[in-house]
Amino acid sequence: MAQKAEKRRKQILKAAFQAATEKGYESVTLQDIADYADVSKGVTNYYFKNKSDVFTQLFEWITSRIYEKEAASISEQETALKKLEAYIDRVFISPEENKNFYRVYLDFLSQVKNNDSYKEINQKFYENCWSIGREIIQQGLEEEVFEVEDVEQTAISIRCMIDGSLIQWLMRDDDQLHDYYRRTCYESILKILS
Amino acid sequence: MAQKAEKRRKQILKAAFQAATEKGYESVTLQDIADYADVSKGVTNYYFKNKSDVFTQLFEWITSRIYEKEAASISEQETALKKLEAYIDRVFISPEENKNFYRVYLDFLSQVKNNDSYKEINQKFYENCWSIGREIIQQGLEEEVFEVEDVEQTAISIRCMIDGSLIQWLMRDDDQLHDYYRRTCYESILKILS
DNA sequence: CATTTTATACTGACCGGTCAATTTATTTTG
DNA sequence: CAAAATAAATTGACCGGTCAGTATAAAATG
Repeated sequence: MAQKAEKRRKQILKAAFQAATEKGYESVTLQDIADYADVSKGVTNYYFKNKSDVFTQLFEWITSRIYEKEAASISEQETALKKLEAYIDRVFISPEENKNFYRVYLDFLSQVKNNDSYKEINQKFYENCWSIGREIIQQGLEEEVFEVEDVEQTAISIRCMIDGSLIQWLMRDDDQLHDYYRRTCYESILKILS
Repeated sequence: MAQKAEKRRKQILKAAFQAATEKGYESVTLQDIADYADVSKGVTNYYFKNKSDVFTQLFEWITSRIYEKEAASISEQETALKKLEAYIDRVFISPEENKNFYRVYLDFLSQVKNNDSYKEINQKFYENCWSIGREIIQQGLEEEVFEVEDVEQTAISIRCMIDGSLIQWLMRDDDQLHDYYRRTCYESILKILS
């Protein structure tokens, strides 16, 4: 029963994500979400307090899922350099996935100023990203392959570079450039780490 | 006469900018713009085709103004290093200005996917930014203070770092961190250039 | 049959855009 | 130059439409 409710919740969140991907955060209506989830409008209001509640939970779900996948992909590697490579490969997963995720993520970012819950969720996401950066840097220092003065600052820089690269790629809207930006991002981070 | 019309147009654009700063792109109404401009609701539609037209022109105005100021600030300097410093100082001009501009800019970025005019305007802005980067890099190569393999790629990286840093700073919403992110961004770019 | 879940109908608020009416500025005319 | 005529600019009420949220009805469940 509770499982079925959880399934419905996920179904609605996925529908909201799909709707946001195609229509953009602000113009998604409750009807859109219901349509994508193949249910009626009443269902969304039954499982969620309101529209804002849907998107808050969606934002939380997306960011934690992203972090988990990133963390998983670096834990499979042994050396710092391999971990960094796996991290960037995971971040630049594919044009389609990056487009879907980053479009919605950008929508959320542009809403952070109006919504303290979003701000908090994003802060948590940042902290998770920085912790990945720190882990890679520290291991690289132990292996003596990186030369970094301030670990914290460098971890922050790495995420700036990643987000900046993905956003610029997204804005240029050219799938062919995906690989170019992945390499550019990777090489820049390598320089920052040396 | 045409001058007076131009003045009104600017007045409405400024009002739209102010409204977008405080309420966010999507939730700005024609009434908001009229209120901030201290005119009645009909005026906006008298000087602009529609709401979307207002924002297209606003986006164009903002991005070209930003580029001009950045270009002006580096042209005042002689050496590559001084130019880079002036560039970053200009980009991180002040917490207040950065907040106002980047909030609205982020709103626009999140709309690029739905609006080809926005995409084009932003593309032009990027090209301007890259040209600033190229100029600094090339001079640094001549002065032999930088060591760069691919000028184009490095110019792109520089802007990724700048935008990534400013967005991350903006999301953390802490004026005290403004100087920290300015330094972090500057130092990372220096590493990328060496 | 009682409770939970889903579907449908409805309401009130809001918004973009229109437009007739009014005010203000400019030009024409005697 | 002053009065009349014309044009430009401004106003705000209004309309068609949309949407979030609610209320209520219907169906499924156990």
